[in-house]
Amino acid sequence: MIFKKKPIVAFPPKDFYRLDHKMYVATDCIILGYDSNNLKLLLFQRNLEPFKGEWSLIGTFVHLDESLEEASERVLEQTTGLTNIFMEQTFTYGGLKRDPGYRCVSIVRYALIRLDEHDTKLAKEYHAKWFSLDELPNMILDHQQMINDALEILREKAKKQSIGFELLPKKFTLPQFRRLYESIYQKEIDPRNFRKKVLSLDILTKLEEKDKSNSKKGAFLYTFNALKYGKNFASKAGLDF
Amino acid sequence: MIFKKKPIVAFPPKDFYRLDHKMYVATDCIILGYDSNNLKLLLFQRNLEPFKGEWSLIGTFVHLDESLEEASERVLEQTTGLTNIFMEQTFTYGGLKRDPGYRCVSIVRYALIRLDEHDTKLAKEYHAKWFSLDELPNMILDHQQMINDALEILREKAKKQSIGFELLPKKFTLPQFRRLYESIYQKEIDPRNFRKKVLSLDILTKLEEKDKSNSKKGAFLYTFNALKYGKNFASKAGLDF
DNA sequence: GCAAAAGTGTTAATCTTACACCCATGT
DNA sequence: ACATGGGTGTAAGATTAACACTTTTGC
Repeated sequence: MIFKKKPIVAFPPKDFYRLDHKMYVATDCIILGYDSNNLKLLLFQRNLEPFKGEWSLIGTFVHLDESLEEASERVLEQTTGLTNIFMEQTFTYGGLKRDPGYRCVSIVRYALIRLDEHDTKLAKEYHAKWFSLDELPNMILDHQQMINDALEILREKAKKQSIGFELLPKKFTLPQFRRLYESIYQKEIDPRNFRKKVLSLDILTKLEEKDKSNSKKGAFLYTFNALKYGKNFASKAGLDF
Repeated sequence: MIFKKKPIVAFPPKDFYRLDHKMYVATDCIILGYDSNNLKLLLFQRNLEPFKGEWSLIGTFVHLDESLEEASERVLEQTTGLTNIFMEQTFTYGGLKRDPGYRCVSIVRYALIRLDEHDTKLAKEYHAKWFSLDELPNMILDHQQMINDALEILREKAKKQSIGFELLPKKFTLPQFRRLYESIYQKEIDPRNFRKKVLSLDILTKLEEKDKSNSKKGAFLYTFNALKYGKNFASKAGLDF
């Protein structure tokens, strides 16, 4: 066993390329979407042992001929039909007993998708269901932990990066945008302060149209200005509330 | 190949536990210490092929009977003699071609150590050398990228968490503390503003002693107050400059 | 006595927070 | 006409940024 009892001066040690160190490498995918003023998560009900019938993130083994990114993008496309989606790595989970019976390391990435664009037929085929974050079912293994960690990273990201671009539909209202942030931070945000801060970032284009699905008066629709977006973020204060 | 051509409705797919997906899992260790007003990194010169003579982070394969954390702590102890050190995972690198000839995924963790406490004999045995961040040599594979990513995460952490506790000697001066932050952020920090902010966190104990190694007048030594430290961080503003 | 680093306070600017009323519309 | 959510402005408080001089001491 290398390095185990006393220092081995050789670097790398002689048994560096031992075959019996190989293990399973998986990737699990945290698919987040925003709908009805709630941040939602796509979970899958397993229809095979082990853990048949229980809820789980969807994952896959990483193939020898694909990168980690390709593996998780493959999962995302197979379950939502979407490609070219923002995804970001969170952590890698490799506890000795995280999976019973065999040793498996899992790299987690989360994806932010526009719910109105994904293929709902695929979700059905996979026995998948969207859950609000506050009513998640029990999940197998360490999947709840993976989700908690990812949400923490997402909250940090949301402070600096807007997030709305990835999660909101192309056209959206400011109240909608605000409720997205409320559901990410799990707290109320003053509407006036939110407006002020978002508009001061100068990343939105106001449209003529109104969306009246949420009120009689209707709220003006906006789009992200792709040019200003990105440019105007590094410098400014961000969206911390 | 699973999920490759068209969706497979079964979840998990039938070939979920195929053996030929196994691969090498390694961990690479970014060992950071602070000395002479510089943040430094411990690198190793390989004395075996491949890449003999080139500089590299130190890593190891993760054994089947140890967790990811245990593996990187094993490396850290073997090369510095230190245990119970702060370490944090950054990212996992799993590109198809990151290592020539065989497929290997590597989980990176960084460690913050007190340079005055580590075992320098071990470092010599391992052909290791401390480098200032601004004079790093060329490194093998994607190790430079790993370091860049880790430093970015470290900077974020430093804004909220002080970092000094892990990197400074038990007794230290405020100018020393400030220069640590200057070397992390790679910019000058106003001494008056730094003092004000650090002292307002109320995590330090001022000692009677002075350290005169850096000036004739001498600077008062401080220690971290372990009780207040930790408690006083969540609430307050942190150390962003 | 002088060079070199340590120590100390104030002010202006910016950002954050809290807060209350009118508007437009569908029913 | 009224209920509902959309839209707007201001003032107090907190935080950050900029800035210059005195102190101590080894040489």
